[in-house]
Amino acid sequence: MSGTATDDDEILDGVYRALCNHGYADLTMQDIADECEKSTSLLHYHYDTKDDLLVAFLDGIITDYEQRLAGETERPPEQRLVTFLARFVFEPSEGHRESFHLALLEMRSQGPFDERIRDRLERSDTVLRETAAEILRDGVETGVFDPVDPDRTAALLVAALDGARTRQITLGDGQPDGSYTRVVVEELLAQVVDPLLGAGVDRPTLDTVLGDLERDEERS
Amino acid sequence: MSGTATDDDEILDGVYRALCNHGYADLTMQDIADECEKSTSLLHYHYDTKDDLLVAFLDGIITDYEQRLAGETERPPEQRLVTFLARFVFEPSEGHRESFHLALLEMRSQGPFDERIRDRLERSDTVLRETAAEILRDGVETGVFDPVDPDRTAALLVAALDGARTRQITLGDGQPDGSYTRVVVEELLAQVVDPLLGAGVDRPTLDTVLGDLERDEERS
Amino acid sequence: MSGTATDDDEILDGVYRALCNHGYADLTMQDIADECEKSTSLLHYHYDTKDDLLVAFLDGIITDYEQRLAGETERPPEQRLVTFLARFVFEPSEGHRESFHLALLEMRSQGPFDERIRDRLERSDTVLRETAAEILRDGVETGVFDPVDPDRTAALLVAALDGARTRQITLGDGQPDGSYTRVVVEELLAQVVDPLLGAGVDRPTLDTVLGDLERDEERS
Amino acid sequence: MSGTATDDDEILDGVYRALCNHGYADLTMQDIADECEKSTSLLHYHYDTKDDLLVAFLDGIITDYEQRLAGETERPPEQRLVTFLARFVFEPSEGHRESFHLALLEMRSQGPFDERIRDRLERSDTVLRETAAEILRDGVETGVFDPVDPDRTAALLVAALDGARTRQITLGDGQPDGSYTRVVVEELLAQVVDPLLGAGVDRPTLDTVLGDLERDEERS
DNA sequence: AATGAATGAGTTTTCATTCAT
DNA sequence: CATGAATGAAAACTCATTCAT
Repeated sequence: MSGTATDDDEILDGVYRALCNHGYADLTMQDIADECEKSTSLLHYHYDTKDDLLVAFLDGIITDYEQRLAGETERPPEQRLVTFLARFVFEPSEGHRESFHLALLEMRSQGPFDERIRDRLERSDTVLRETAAEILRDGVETGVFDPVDPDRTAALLVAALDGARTRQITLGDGQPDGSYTRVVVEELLAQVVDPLLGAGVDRPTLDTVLGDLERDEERS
Repeated sequence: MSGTATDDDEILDGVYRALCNHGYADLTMQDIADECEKSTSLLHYHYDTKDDLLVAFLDGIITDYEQRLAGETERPPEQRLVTFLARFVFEPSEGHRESFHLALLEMRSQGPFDERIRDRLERSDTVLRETAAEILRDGVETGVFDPVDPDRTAALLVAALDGARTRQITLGDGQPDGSYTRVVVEELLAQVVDPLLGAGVDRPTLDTVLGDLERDEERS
Repeated sequence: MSGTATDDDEILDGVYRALCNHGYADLTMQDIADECEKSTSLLHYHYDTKDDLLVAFLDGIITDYEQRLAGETERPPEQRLVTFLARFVFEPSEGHRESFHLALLEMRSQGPFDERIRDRLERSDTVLRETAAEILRDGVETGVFDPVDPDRTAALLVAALDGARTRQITLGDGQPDGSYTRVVVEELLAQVVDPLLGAGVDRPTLDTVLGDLERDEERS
Repeated sequence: MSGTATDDDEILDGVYRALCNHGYADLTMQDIADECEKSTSLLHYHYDTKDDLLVAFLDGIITDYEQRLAGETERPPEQRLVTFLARFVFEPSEGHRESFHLALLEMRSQGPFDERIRDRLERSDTVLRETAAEILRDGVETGVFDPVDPDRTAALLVAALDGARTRQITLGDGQPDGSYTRVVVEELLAQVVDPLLGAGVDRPTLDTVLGDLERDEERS
């Protein structure tokens, strides 16, 4: 089912760009073929059906995402938590990243009608939510955070982050001071995270962490 | 372009049901026609294009929504705020309402590609966010709430509500203790709203308000 | 099948205008209804089918035409012949008359596929050709014209007139000196009619006759 | 947009036959597909829209026609003129050719409503008229023809030929002695061309030329 | 490995016509 | 008389998919 790694990658890149430019509902195999400058026949040679291709695309981006979340277990909880939140901040000007989230959102709305898509989305969600809960649990256990229900607080955080992203994507930037995602993350830090910090615990500022993330990205 | 109110309503009801059963991406005029037991020709007789019909549908539900939000300005802010939050709570079992929100979500993801849809969504969003900000501003002015930036807190609340709804819709009910929306609203009340309340101010419980809302709905 | 004379007339006028504005191939009942500001239902009330309506329209204009051709039998053949030719001259600027001939042409091209239309067109053609032949026969018998075969010469005249009209309608006015119809009629007079005139016979000039026709039209 | 010459040709042949059998006004993509035994999808694969296909068809036949008109410049003017006229003669029995001219006539009546069709028709007309004028000009210069205005006489000839063809097509064969086109061409030769011939110039007879044309056609 | 040709099933849309009022 | 509502049949066009090469 999969040919040269390069070929597949070019095709999945095509899916990405096509999704950004046309949206899920209007996405055709031809759109994808155009974006990667191949023929639709070739797409079918690599992936039996359109659905297969879309699922493979989802798998790809989700795996990417999981890999980025992992491997940070050594740092202190309060730092990991801020990083977790900071990852969701993006500027409306970053048309690139915005489109990507939009593509994901569209696939999400398709989940209920496509079992295989739904499976991937659920896995992705589980990872996300458990990562947050895990950080909180860690913090509570080590006394960095006041005792809270990690699952419920994780639910709140993830919901707010997700909602902020969705709104910023679908509604554009109507915010006066900064992007929607930034405002929400700042408020989450001030109104939810800070009251949680144990006595004498200091968390890194959002800007510090954002700077770190940016530097990491540039290196890869 | 619009005939009897009743006629149009039957058609828009058909759109509603068709959206719930098929989703936006796969919605055909035939699906809608089937749901309202009319011919596709008739749909085109009343609405020139599919897009026209969908836009009319959006207009309808948004107007409905706005009317429901209005007319509550007399009650005290803390009560209005809880009601505002409570409106977003629903159980996964309510397949009906869930499907509807899903359909809306799909239309939202279509926004960036359809100007007319985008316009409606933006108007709807503005109303929602300003309603929340308005309640908060009221409360701050009357001393019911501690001084906060109403716009930023409204952004947080709306994002969390929206995200909770989206996740509950797209991911099904994986929650151990109650629906995702309920968990998030409860946490918002506990972690965001309660710290906001001025000394001596009591807010109604979520269950009380949910009961009230249910009673209201049954009456109409 | 026919209501008030006035109603029918308004409808047939609508057919005329619709035909001019949309062409036969794209003509819809709605186009006609729009032009006469009535409903399509009313059209069907007066004429059972679209075809019926079109046939009635053809009948109307053909009858008009025949009436104009008749009643000139008393004048001398050479005068009648020039008048016959002159009737075909029109300026490209007369958008009105041009459209009308176009409408007729379109119905003509539909003849082979519609028996009832074909019948009308054939009757109209017979009248036209026999009128020309009759004039020529008259002239030959009275010695005004040299002996020619009236039928064959009539065929030539009618073909040239018809062709000129068609070309002027469908191709617009690319002619350097005057309209296409005028050029052809002038050449017919010079190259076909004049060599036919018996010794000492004078025919009226084209301009004289055109002036007469114009005056006649204004009176009605 | 164009594949193998053969493929496209089969489709354009289908257009030809479909036009003959159904006429322009009632022509559907399905009709064309049936005639060339392909699917409508394939037609759309090769030509984006019905209009594109029709325009390509027009382009094809006009180019054919132009090529046939060219390459005869070496022969003497009186012979070329008779050939020019003879090309318009056809028998009503040739249902085939008749239908084709009918189809063309229908497209002509569509010209005023379709810019791209109009463009092609105008080009075709220009070629035709200038070919006739060119022959006449040649003959006048070399003394084969008496001095006449080549443009005006060309207009007369073309109009008569066109009209004859149109009438024969749309009205069927009501002629007693031979086809309408033959009668008109014969009369044009006798009444217009012969008086034009310089002293001592002989022109070929119509039958001779018709025989030649027929032989040419069989060879290809 | 890659493509152009080909298609069937389906989609939106059009339109003459009918019918209840 | 006159109309708006309603529809069935058919139109152009789309698109995922297949297949020969």
